Amino acid sequence: MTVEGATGSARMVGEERRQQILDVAMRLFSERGFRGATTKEIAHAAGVSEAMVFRHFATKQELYAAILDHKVCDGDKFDPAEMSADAIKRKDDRAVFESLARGALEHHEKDPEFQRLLLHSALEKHELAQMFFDEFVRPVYNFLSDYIRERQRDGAFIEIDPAIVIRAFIGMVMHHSLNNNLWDPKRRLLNISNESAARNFTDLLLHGITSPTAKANDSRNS
Amino acid sequence: MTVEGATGSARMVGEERRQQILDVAMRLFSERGFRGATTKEIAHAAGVSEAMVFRHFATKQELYAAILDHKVCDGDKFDPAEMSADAIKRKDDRAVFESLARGALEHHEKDPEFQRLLLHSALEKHELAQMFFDEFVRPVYNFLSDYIRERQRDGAFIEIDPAIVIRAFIGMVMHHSLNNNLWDPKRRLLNISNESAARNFTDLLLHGITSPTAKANDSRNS
DNA sequence: CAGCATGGTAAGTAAGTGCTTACTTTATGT
DNA sequence: ACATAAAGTAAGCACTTACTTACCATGCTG
Repeated sequence: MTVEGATGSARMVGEERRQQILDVAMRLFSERGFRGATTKEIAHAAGVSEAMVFRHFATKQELYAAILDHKVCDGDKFDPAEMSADAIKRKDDRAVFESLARGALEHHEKDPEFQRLLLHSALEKHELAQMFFDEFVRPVYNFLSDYIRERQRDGAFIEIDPAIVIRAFIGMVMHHSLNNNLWDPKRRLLNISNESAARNFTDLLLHGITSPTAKANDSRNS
Repeated sequence: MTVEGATGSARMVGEERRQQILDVAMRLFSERGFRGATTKEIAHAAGVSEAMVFRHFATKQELYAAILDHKVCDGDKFDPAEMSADAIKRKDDRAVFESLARGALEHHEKDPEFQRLLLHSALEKHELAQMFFDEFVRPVYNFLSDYIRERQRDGAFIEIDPAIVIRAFIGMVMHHSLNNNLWDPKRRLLNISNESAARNFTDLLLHGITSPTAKANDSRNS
């Protein structure tokens, strides 16, 4: 009677089943998107009838929202500001950027559903994608922006719009995750550990790739 | 009798109507994805009955494939290798990377459908997303890889896996496009021209953000 | 043990979905 | 002028979709 890989078809108390449906739905939504994952599939994968899904969530939209909400608001969200707090106090540029990159890379590796879910919701123009952007991405820009400006006043960083630096750095990191999770999961183009990636991206940002000797002959900046 | 904004409801010769359906479908697929765009909508938006869609394309899949195929294979695809050919001969690093970035940014700005279409197809694990990756992204990696290795032999670039450099640079550019097209179309976090973005990303890659004076005190590399 | 709240289901419904069929209109070459 | 092929349509087919309804079953408590 038990359905394939369903973790439980035995009777559960409400909150338990609700969470299980949520977990299963999370997986399916991330794989197939909102329209692609049907309520029937979700129910079946959870080992219950479709009606149970609608007992716990009035509509499919509500289930979807509950998932995004859960992922965005709860979840072991790595808080960059907190994570690299002491690196910032020590003004250890390398540690600030590297810990940030490593945190993000590890988070996306451990939970690749998250990135897919987010992309799907952004493509579908779901409001919660915007919410994620406002409540999670913006703060990172603000907090990193402050740090960069401070280091510019210290004379440690060149004069450049901090937002550009942040866009570039987050670009390296997110694009790398996107490659690993979406385009090149076999890592055929580039196969390196998260540590190595974080270190190299940080190096690139802080030093660039032009060699010191060549740079001495280049009088373009400053 | 004419349907809303449909560009033509007058009778057309086959190839003409086929192309129009393709254009319309392209727009709808990029907006809603494969599952989200219905054949009825596509037909209606093209100002014809649904049956006409299926006269020109046997199945919805075939229509979808025709579009991706058209976008990936035909289309004014900017060929990076060709575009920056003389910059490479001159070994003008700045020009090589900057022209590449500008080309990509302008391409994505002029045709934002493309990026959405590609993302949708990648999320849906459509084979043509993989095809695009193999036939378009890989060559860029290969050709840039060669150039970087050459410049490393020249002593102009530091010793680093070229693939990492490319991943980082493409990351900056693609992530910036993604922000402009998907996450932050209002450009609230960063609002700069393509030229400025290309120049700054290239600067960052070649020079980094650490100031020259601070760099003199840093003995980590070389 | 009666009563009843709760976890659960089978079997619907109306509104789509991709796709087909049987048919009508229109241009065009001989 | 008129046969013919191609452009076009209305209406449906078989199936799926999100969502409902009406009904069981199981435990727990007075």
